[in-house]
Amino acid sequence: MSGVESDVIAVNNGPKCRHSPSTSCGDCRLSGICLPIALQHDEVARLEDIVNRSKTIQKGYTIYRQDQEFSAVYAVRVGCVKTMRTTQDGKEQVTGFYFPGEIFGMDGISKNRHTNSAVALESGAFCEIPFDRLQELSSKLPSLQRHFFQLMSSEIAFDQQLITQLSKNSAEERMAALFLSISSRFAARNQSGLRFRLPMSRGDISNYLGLTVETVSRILTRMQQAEIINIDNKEVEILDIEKLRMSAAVL
Amino acid sequence: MSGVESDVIAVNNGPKCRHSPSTSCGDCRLSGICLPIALQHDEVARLEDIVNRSKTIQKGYTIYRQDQEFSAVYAVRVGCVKTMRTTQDGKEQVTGFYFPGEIFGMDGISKNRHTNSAVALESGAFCEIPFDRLQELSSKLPSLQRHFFQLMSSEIAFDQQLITQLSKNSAEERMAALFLSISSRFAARNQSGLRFRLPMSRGDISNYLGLTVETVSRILTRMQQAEIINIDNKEVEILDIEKLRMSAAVL
DNA sequence: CAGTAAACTTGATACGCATCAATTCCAGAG
DNA sequence: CTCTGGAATTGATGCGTATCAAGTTTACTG
Repeated sequence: MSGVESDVIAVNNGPKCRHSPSTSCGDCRLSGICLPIALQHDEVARLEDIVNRSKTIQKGYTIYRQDQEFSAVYAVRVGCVKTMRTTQDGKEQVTGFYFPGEIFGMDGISKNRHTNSAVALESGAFCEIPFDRLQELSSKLPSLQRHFFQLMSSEIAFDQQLITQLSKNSAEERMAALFLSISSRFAARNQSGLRFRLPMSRGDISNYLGLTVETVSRILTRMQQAEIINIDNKEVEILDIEKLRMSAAVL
Repeated sequence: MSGVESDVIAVNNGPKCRHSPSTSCGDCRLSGICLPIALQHDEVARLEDIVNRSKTIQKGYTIYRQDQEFSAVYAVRVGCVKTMRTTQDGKEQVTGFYFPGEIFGMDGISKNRHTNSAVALESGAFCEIPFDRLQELSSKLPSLQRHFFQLMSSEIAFDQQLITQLSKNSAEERMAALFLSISSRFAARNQSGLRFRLPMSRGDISNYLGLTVETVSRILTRMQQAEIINIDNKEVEILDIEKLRMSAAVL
């Protein structure tokens, strides 16, 4: 409960505190991650009009479900979200982890139906951005249109990096790369990139990395023995980020 | 040379036949795949204005290179294109195969720099769509904007399917799934989905599927012995598509 | 604060695919 | 048509990670 995660503020206990944690998009401390574009004041105001800010959610709850009709994309405000898909033969694949300021749910646009489910890994809050209204507004604000093209493109690039890892890297390399990714994302929000709490379980990590929980567990102990990290349950400290970079060996 | 691939028409021998294979977007027999949207006649005309149609290319040549500045997205007209990325430590990953009517190059939008290289697997032709002009036009034609959002979203969904396969499926399941994907894409162009020529090498296939050439080769012989397919070098005949579907076991 | 189920760790064993090595096949060049 | 180098196949062996099986710790729940 100490330090890092103290900004998990709201749980889903009805409308009474629904507006308290919500600032405007313009004031939001995450806007540098979520909206790193030059919009005029009145343009931000028009965006704010359509964004449903700070809906709260409890740990383990689902934001949308695979095959459900697509109507909006989402931004994490507080907490962490995982996306996952189930294949016809019942296998589950975790396809992504999303941290505050990051956008998720864009997979659903093509078929107008979500191809993933999204689940909160921690109690937290998120923004909902109705997609039809976002499209209208994008037509009028070229920089917003460009921003969403870029967002989707970086999702593609990110997925292709994961593909490369699953295809070419060892278990240890994948784990190291995930730590580096999480670390830099904490750092981007002005939090410590060297000491943080993992919001996801070993099962989620192993699933995401195409491994088993046992393998992940073994690798974590090995990394600890090699004095690359210190890990106590979900509390991670990166002791030697250079060694970690060596272990990752990726683009 | 018989049958299936007879529509490889043009090679890169200068400007003299540069316009012969190019029809307008409105008349293009691939428009059902490339542009499955309702545009008015005058809207199609405006799109045609910006599309650089039917540039020709020879087998093995590069359309764009990783890290090169991004300026356009592309559509395959004739032939087949692979995209691939090289990691910092020199590993290569084939990230996609693109068939006539399919769009590639959208990974470059986010950083304004390509994260992949694109190489022609066969001599063929492609269209170039300058992205800045596409953005302008998208602002004016909402259905075109929506179309590109959808295209990028389906690229995301497709990549996530590959992630799932690399992470959860056996070598044989991955190979079967690739055959089914290629088969359905041939069928979408009114070509035989049961008998076709693979445009890519075993090396490309194995790299894409996260396997070695030896493993791919062994699996192909096994599938042949099981009378699921007939394969003679690159010529493939699917004998039992139901068994193939059983082998694939995916979404 | 106890009771319990889930999450995590650790160890022993098994297996799928990689690796190494040797042919064979095929396409392109002359 | 023959020559030649790359592509593909086939076989023998080894390694990395999965699987199976306990045990331990953590975190809910009442």
